[in-house]
Order: sequence, then C-alpha cells, then structure tokens
Amino acid sequence: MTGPTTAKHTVLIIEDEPDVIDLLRLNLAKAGFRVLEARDGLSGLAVAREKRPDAIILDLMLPEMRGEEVCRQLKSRGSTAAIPVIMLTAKAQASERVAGLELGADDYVAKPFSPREMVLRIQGILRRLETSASDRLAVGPFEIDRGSFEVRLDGAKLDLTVIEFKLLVMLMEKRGRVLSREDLLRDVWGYHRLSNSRTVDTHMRRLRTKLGDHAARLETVRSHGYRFRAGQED
Amino acid sequence: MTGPTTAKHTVLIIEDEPDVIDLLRLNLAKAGFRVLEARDGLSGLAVAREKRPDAIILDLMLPEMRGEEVCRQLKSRGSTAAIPVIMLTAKAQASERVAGLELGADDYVAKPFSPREMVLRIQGILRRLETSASDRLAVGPFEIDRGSFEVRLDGAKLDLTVIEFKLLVMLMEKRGRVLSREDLLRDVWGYHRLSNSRTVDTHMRRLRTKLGDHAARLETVRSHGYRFRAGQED
DNA sequence: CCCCATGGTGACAGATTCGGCACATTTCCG
DNA sequence: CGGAAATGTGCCGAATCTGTCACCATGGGG
Repeated sequence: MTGPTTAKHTVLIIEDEPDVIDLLRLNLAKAGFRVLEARDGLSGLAVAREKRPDAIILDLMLPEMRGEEVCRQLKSRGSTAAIPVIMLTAKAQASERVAGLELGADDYVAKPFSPREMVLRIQGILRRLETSASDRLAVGPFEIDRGSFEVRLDGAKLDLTVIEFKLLVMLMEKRGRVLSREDLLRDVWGYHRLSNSRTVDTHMRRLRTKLGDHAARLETVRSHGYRFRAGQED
Repeated sequence: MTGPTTAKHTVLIIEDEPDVIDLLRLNLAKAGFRVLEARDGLSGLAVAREKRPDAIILDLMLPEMRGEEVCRQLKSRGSTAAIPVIMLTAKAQASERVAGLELGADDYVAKPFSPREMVLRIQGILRRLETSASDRLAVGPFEIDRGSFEVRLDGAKLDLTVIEFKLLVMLMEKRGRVLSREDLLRDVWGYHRLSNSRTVDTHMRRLRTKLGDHAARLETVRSHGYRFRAGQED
C-alpha cells in the first residue's frame, strides 16, 4: 500500500449461526483483527462493498443469498474482487471444495473447524497479499518498497532518481545474473531503438556513488554488462 | 515484475511416490505448467534454490529430509521465502494441518486429493500473487502498473511525473473517499512538517490536464480535499 | 445580491535530472 | 611491456520537474 499503514486488518464474517459468529469474533479479535459481521448474503455483499474488508469469511448456507452467489458477485466487481474469501461449509466433500475454488474462493475450511487454524489461514493469506502488494524486495542490507518508491540501505533511506531506482530494482530482481546494457536499456528506459551511447555506464556510476560502501555489490562483467552480486543471504 | 513476462509458471513437486508424481505431472502439464520434480527433501531444497519455481508442492513424508524441515528452510531464506508451498500429506488430522500452516505453508491438501482441485489451488495462489505482485490497479479506463510505473488511460500510455503518478495511485486506491490536502501531502510527498502552500492544488491541476476528458473523475470537495469518483465499474 | 473563503490557472525561477562527451583508468591480449 | 578495447569519472548544457506566487473564477452563507 502506498497509503497510510493500516493498524489493523478488518475481517468480515458472513454467517447466520450466532455460535459460529461468536467463536470467530472472539478468536479473530484476540488475534488483533477488527471484525465486521453480516447475518445474511445480501447484507454481507453490501457491507463488503461499503467497507472493503481485508478478508471475508463466507458461509455457504445463508439466508437471502447463498454463499456461492455472494462469492461470485464479489469476484465479479473490481473493487471487491481482490479481497480474499474463505469459504466455510459443513460439507467436506471434494466436489464441494472444487466448486468453491472454481467460484474464486481463496481458501476453504470445513466445519467444524479449529479457530486457531482459521486465524492462521487468514494471517497466511494476508501476509502473502501484503508482502507482494506493497511489493517489498529485500536482499541483505537492501530493502526496496515499490509501493512507496523507497530504498533503504542498512536502514537508511536512499535518495534515488527514478532511473536509478528502476535500475537497482531490475538488477536486484535478476540478482546473480549478468544484464547487458541492452537488457537494461530495454527494461529500465523502455527504449526500442537501442541507444548506442554510454548512458547505462553513467547511471551505474551514479547509482554506485549513492550506494557508498555497498557499491561493490554492483559488479561489472567486462564485455557483458552488470550484475548485482547475490550474497549468502539471498 | 518489471522484467520480461515469463510465459509459463514452473511448479516443483517434491515427492517420493512415483504414482503421485506422475499424476501431478500429467495434470499440471495439461494445465500449462512447467514441472520440475525432486525425489527427496534435500534435493528438493536444492532445486528450489537453484530454479526458483513459482510454486512448490511438498510432501510431508520424504526421505533424506522431512517436508516440515524443507518448508522451514525454504521460508527462512529470502530468495525462496516468497514461493508458495502447498503441503501434501496422507494425514488429514486438524493437528497436522495447523502444524503445516504454522511452518509457513501456504496451503494444505490431503491425500488422496483430486488433481483438478490441486490445479485450481495452484492457479488460485498464483493468480493472487500475480495480480498483486505486478501490482496492477485498474478502474474503468484507468490502468496502473506499479511495477513499470506505467499509467494507461483508454489504452494510451500517459506520461506522468513521479508526483503525479503517486498522486493518482493514492487517489485511485482510496477512490470514493475524500482525501484532505494533508493526507495527500503526508502520503505522496512524505512531509512531516505540513507545507501550508497550495502545492497540492497545483499538482492536481497538472494531473487533471494530463487526464484530458477523464479529468472529471477527480472531484474537488470544497473545504475538504479531493476525491477520485468511484464509477459503476468499480 | 454581495462578500469572502476556497479553489483554478498561468507564469516563473530555482533545483534536479539526464544524456552525452572528453578524458582517465583499468583490463586483457599478444 | 605496449596497445587496444572496455569501463570509470568529471563535467556541461538542455530539458524537465517543482514549489510558490499572484491573480482570476466560483459558489455558498448571510
């Protein structure tokens, strides 16, 4: 996220059985989640659209609108399609599971479930979304956040140009591999016609300067290009 | 990814039973995946590190090194920690499942499993990773790719400044909500001391100019700030 | 209907960034 | 060791980006 860091994640429970709601609410709250609830499919859909929770636990058996349909509608609209949905159902048959997954559900838990497992699943899904959504890339002392265009080296924020940023990202993504000047021009600059100039070299120097002590990670491979050396932490 | 688009996803199967391997290999290949395999834990770990597959199917019962340990080691190193792991085990007890999830596994499938379900799970996990990894943000005619810093409007590439880009991303992420000038200064500019100038207004104008016909999506909310109007597609 | 707070707009100057060049340095090869 | 090729480095002018200001347009409250 580029935006302000949200302190807590919000989970919406769409479920009609009060016992199940209570069980989930208690455990999710204990794990630090904010909890919303809806007692039927229609209002669940409405709450999801209005509040945009970070995850949804969706019972299949619901009044007003069945869970399958709720899921389908969630997944069919841009603003809610990315919200992970965890299906909750009494039936554990494989056929049901497949149906749920085909609807676009992100995970599936059979009742009776262990609340601990449910919390872990949600945390796992959110962790996965989070690390790739804010799109962090960390190698040793280098930390890159594509979301906020920030680079940190040994914790200190580096002040890089857009080109320098892209250059470093590309080198780090392909760390260990040698990238030719053409590769870099194509991907960092987006050139089609290949400039025959020494632009890449110049920018590499600028980048190295800003990396200070760690400039050594940017290796020159004579006659071939440049490489971000992959260390043991990689 | 900023780099070239990879055509196929690669899945690594770490499993010692030939029957299971064949079943998976067949179905995954049919679904368009490239398949790697390893017959024991140690070599599985090695292959994972060298080839960096897009997903790993990991049996718990393995010669050389147990699946739990393989998973732990995968998750403990930067380069392989982000690879989703799907645990495969004969035991379906809840306790085992929790243990797997706590190890950092991303999903869990009990044997005997339906190959169809397995393929769906992998596709689901990869889809989730993908859409957020390349970090696309699409609303109506707007398409943003944070990976390549590109904005397209009605398919045409827009040439935005870094500030304009961040501004638009922030407004789109929080579309429908009014963002105050302070919100925007804090998140786009990263100011701590709040500039009392009209900087935000000026940049909004510049952004609007570049959006042409679609500038109307950027609404001014008098006395409060700005808002990206959420349309029906959202 | 008028006033004034609020926001839009055009302009501008300073700062930053960029691509390229000339020259220095290094590396490799015979 | 000598020379050629490759790369590092300092620097410059052009282009771009940015914050700010002054002035204009607008609209809501009294």
